[in-house]
Amino acid sequence: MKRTSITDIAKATNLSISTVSRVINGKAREYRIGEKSQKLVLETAKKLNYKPNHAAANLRSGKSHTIALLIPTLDNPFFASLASKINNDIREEGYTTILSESGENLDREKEILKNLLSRNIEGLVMVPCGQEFDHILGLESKELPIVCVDRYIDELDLPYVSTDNYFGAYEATELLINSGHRNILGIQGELQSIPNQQRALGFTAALKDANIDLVNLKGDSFSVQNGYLETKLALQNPDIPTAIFAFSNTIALGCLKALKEDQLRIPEDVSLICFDDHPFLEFLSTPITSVAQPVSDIARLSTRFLFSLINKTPLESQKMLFKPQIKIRESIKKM
Amino acid sequence: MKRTSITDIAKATNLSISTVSRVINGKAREYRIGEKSQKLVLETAKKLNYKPNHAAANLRSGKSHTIALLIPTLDNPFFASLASKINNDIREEGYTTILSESGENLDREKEILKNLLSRNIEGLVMVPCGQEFDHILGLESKELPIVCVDRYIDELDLPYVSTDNYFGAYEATELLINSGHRNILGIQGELQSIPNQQRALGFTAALKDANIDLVNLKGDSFSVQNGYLETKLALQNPDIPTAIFAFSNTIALGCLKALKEDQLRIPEDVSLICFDDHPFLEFLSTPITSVAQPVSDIARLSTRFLFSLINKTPLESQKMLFKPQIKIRESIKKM
DNA sequence: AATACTAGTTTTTGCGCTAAAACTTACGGA
DNA sequence: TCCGTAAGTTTTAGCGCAAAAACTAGTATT
Repeated sequence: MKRTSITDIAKATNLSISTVSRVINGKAREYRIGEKSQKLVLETAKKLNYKPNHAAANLRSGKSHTIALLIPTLDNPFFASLASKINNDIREEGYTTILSESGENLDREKEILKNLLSRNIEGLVMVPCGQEFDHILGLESKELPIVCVDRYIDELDLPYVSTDNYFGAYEATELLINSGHRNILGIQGELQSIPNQQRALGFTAALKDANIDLVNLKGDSFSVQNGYLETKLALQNPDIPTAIFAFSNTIALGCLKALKEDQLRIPEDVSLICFDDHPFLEFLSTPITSVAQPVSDIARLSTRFLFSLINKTPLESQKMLFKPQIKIRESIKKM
Repeated sequence: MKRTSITDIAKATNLSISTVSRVINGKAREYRIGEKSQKLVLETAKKLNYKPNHAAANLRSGKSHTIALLIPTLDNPFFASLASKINNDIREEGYTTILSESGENLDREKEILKNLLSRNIEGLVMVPCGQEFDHILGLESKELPIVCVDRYIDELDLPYVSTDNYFGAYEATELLINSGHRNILGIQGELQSIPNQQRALGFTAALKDANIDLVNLKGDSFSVQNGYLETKLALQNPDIPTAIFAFSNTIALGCLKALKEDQLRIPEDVSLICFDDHPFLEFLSTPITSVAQPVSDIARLSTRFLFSLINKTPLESQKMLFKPQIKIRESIKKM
């Protein structure tokens, strides 16, 4: 049984397909369709169980009403939370979300982007996974509204929304230093990502400003694995760090694991602070002090930027860095 | 500057659009397109920066290569993890994912489904948020491959993949009982959802089998709020439960909060067990014993079911309940 | 020499829809 | 009477593509 089209409705109602199309798209007013005709069309559509064919409308009008959301992975609670909020904003604006995860894999990101463009997406909210950008620029950039969230690409001058990662890392490190720590291990995430770089910069700047020469920065991924491994390694050194700054809560989870295995207590043996808050942090055996990103603000503003671009209303600004908030808990020992 | 179409390539190469279309879709072999023509088409496509128009192909062929994933919310880590894995499977099969969150709101679920159908999705993986199903059946059901994950709808006889929630809840409750608990508070989630109902059933069955008359089952949502509220209320009673069974880790988080506020210790004052494992549970002040669902297995099998339906290969079975695994930790006191 | 086959290609059609332009009727005013 | 205008509607065209059918040489087979 073939699906009913507006042509079928036109035939059934003895009206033209234009009229039917207009009524169904809520343009009846605009085109002064008579009350009777409107009612007739709507009733017939319901009776014939009409469902619009989005592909046809898209082909004809060039509008897909689709926005792509490209993030590294939903497995990271920060991104999951971000994705959830952004997805909701998108839905509320009447658009549909295509969700893609790059898995921190540039080739996959490229492949995904190629696919997305063939789907005529009208906007893109992305957390780029690298610093390469040919695949972004080369394609449509000037045509396609793009907003970067969390991470961005230096050379590209795209609108972006993120946390002031430098500030957050500086404050976090300072907190450790002010508590008397001198031997601090920083465990970082994806090296090419700007937030990581900014955190690394903030970390080293704080150390330098405190005249601490030892800059111990290790690691290369926002994964539990990475946190575990680097902590394990650090614990084998003769000179065990008195504090660890984990650049994400996933990394912190790895630290926790390693520390527990080696039966080191927080903060008695090792102090810990991490980037990204998480509801569970408060209830850990030692509640962990964290640098909380304002996820809701970030999500909200990024969609606002995006829809400004789409609707061609001027952007109030191009870039925004929110200040993070440090949640002081009990994982830092006063030396 | 107009986007190049296969017609442009046809003109530029002096070949017909059919030939071009075939080469671009990798059907050159099948249609015996000459080597020279193939190369020419591919080169010209690249030179003209050709990007396929998915909407046109979809309109003509009826294939959207799109699968919808409908879940309650990414804010629940169980669903986030599930979504991530399913999304990856979908991508690996060459399809694109539309992500929708119902927010446990039936009206929104209906609205979303309507939208999805107009987009000619070729498959649907859903965690339905209620027991209503007119909007599911009424629409295409027999045409559209649908797989239910985690939750399902009793009357609908759709393929589904989930955990044996009854078993998990029974075992969890039994564990509490065997540790000497008699006054157990169950805090449940969404009442209409089958997993919740099964957990409730398992909970009460275990109590009954142990000849415990007191069935104390409260709550109505898989939210932190709900866990917090019900625990708070329970603590006001003269007869405080000796153990709490939280039907999700989000609920457990609420319990944790309430317990901490009232300065009750786990497990000394109150024992706790919860459904759904989480990496952090192991590192809590008292590591929480949990009923772990095999998320990867569930995700994998659900996509396998889906693609069996799509590719019309026979399903090995319609329904599957995986056994959960209890992760024994330290949150249950021997009475 | 007629036939059959193979390789390589073209022609045609129309999917369902929307945008643009054009048309019709009725009515009120100059 | 003629015209302008508003209200309500139709006609036409074509977006880009893929499926179906058909066509053309050239080569092999009988």
